[in-house]
Amino acid sequence: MGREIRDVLLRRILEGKYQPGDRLVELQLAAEFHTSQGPVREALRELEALGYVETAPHRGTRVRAVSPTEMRDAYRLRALLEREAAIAAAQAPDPDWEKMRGAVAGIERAAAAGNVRGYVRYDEMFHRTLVARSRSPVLLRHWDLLLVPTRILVVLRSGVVDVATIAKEHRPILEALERHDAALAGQLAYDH
Amino acid sequence: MGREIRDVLLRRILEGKYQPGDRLVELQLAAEFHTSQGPVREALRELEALGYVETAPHRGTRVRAVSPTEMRDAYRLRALLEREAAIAAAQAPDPDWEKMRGAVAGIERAAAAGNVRGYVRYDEMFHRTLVARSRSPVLLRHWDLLLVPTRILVVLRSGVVDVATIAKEHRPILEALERHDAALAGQLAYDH
DNA sequence: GTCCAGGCGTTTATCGATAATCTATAATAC
DNA sequence: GTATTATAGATTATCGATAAACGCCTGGAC
Repeated sequence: MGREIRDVLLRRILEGKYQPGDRLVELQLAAEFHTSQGPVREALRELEALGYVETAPHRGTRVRAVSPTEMRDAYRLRALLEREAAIAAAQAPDPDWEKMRGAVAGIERAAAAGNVRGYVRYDEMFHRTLVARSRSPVLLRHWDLLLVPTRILVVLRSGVVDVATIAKEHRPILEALERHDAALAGQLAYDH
Repeated sequence: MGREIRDVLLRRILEGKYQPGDRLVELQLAAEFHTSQGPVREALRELEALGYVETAPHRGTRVRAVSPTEMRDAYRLRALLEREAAIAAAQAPDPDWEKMRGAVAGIERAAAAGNVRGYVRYDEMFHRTLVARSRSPVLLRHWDLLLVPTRILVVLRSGVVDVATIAKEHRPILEALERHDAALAGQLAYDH
């Protein structure tokens, strides 16, 4: 049950249903999930360790606010990680690009249709799969942690940045990977 | 209390008092800390989210084992982070290198005396302060997370790698930082 | 009108007990 | 003799209740 609560709360935070600063009251959530305080507390502690919420002793838990500076730093680090992952993935002996091909197709389809929500989903799939193909659980773990501050911005800025433009950048990355061109793949992933 | 339990357990893991694979039984720990199961569970959940232990439902919690591959990946990522941090730190407008000077002095003193334990302490201070001087909480957070798999190796290999040799590499990094030579500082930090 | 003390409701932190589940051992069937 | 099924012990997961801490609000002093 505790795992389930954590996942539901996480989804709500990522979807923006809980806004930064919103309080998460333990007994309220316990009532909602038809459970007791304990499992809710554990879920909140996990979210805290993952950086999604902040807890002050005796003062409760709130959704963490992410500053623009932190957002920028997170994006920079993410670019670093993906460059590293792309280089490693391009050198993999038995590559499997099927899933990434599907993601690229989904990205281009969603971008053409102006479907922002779909685009975000496939974009995340593309990038996470790229990192996973590096075969480094360490990289993947840190990439997952970064999703925290970056994802929100994607949603907020969806009108500012042109989706059609960045959508086109994905296929070249995949093609470089398929050609085992580590240097180019890393470069493209970083610039993207 | 929960916070205290977590810190004690963490220290024991880092010091090797709990070895990888060791079980952490909730009621045993509760008895030891003169508390109930709840706080112990919360502490364990936090450690799990931080990557120090693994929990399987109804099967308990164990100290996580870190594979050599993971260790290598972690070191690689750490080098990346420190290069990035060094570049950012070298460009800081109001630098404060006092603490790092102290760390370098401590490193050289400990290395000369063959004091491995002291060396590890000052080395950690040097590197963590370097990352902190980047003024990026994101970098610092991820660096802190990496300490998990890297620290153990330092202890294990203390006889393999020559302490005196790597001890000498710290001062040039600091000097490059003080000269605001971002490129060199980043390069040195990465190679180190 | 402003400031401080104390009471009150809300929420967190912890407790002790119970239910559910797993592991290892023992018993039974074939 | 091996495999399958009970049983027992240990441990986790959850519950409901209580204690402790916090923040707000009221009332009185000045």
